[in-house]
Amino acid sequence: MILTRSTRQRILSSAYQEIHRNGFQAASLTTILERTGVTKGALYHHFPSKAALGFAVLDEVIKDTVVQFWLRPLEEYSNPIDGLEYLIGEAGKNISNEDVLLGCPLNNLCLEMSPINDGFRQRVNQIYELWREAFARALRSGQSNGTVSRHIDTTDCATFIVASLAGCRSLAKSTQSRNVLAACGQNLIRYLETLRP
Amino acid sequence: MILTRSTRQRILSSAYQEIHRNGFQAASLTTILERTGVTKGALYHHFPSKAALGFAVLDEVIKDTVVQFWLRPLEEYSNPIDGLEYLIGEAGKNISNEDVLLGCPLNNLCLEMSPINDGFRQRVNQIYELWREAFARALRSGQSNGTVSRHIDTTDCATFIVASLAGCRSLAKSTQSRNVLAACGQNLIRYLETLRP
DNA sequence: TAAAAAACATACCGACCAGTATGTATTATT
DNA sequence: AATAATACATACTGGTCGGTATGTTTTTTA
Repeated sequence: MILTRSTRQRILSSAYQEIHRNGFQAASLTTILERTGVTKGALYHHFPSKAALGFAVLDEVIKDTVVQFWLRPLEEYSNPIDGLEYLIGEAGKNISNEDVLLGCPLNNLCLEMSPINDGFRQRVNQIYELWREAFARALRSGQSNGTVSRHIDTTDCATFIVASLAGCRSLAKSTQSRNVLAACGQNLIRYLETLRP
Repeated sequence: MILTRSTRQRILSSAYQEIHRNGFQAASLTTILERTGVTKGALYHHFPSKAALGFAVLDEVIKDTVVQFWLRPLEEYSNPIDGLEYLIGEAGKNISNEDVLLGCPLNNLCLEMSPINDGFRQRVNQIYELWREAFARALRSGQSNGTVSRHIDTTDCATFIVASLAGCRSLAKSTQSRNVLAACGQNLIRYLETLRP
């Protein structure tokens, strides 16, 4: 009975932390390895390059987090506006101090890597699209059951909600303040209220 | 009569471009110098370190841009909501293709540098505070002359508006799309409408 | 149990980078 | 005109980094 995760998983989670703290380019493979006890030979056995490691962090760590904390919970709500408002409140409560300081890992990678590596940009954008489409789907289903106004463009609204969430975390990161995060969340909720019928 | 800008100014504007494209850490001093014809001796005569150059780009280039495109124009409006909605529309129209791809230079530096260099974080945050306070001031003055609802927290609203602007540029950067920028802007305007009396 | 493949481990390399040491023009000052 | 200070220019350095070459151990397969 083995409790240790696979070497690959340990590299991934250490890489996620290092990238979250330092960004992808400044992330040091040596540091990632030091914090796992894994050697460079093992790393390059599992990943052909540093970029491939970054891609795997996006596809296997960051994407899963978004799905787990936002997309799946929202599916439970028949009223998507109630759902979103609840999830925004929860996100503000549950976020760790460190994660306030480090910001949104997806947006961090988006801003750092999009202009200089199209592989990163496409993977980041794919996750953002997943996010936006899930919100848009929820809003459409809300339109069907009468909990969301029929006069809104669900795609554009979903995009704006995701954008605002990213922006709120940016301001919270700059100010190093949960209060700013909460204040931003409250005003995003104010916007959401305009989407009711 | 000399038309060439000072060496210091040429370094600053080349550094701004390089940092906007590559981020601060990945910005290469050699590249900055190659694009100006200036040598390393001159660079280190004007700036004691790479960090000091980055600080100067924030304090002397990026801050001025924010003041010029957002803060000063808004002062012309007695109705801040009208003013903001107009400026959001203008921003979407006037932004260059390259600037859509590169995103907001202030937010780029915020996300990259805040957790790893407190000097950067403080300077970025100082500009964000300038921005938020100018918006808050405009909203308060709107409350005084009856163009803005008295039931809102002007500080929190201003913070949310700045956050959303940053987030909109993030999504536009990820999708490489002006349309996304415009759609986000339209929904930010939808939020602004809730602030009228 | 022998062979083959997967999973590591170690030592090293070339490239790039910020920063410096040391020089020389150029301009300002007295 | 002599001096001093500012404004550059060139060559170099130490350190870090991603990546590789080569070897060994462990597991799987036949």
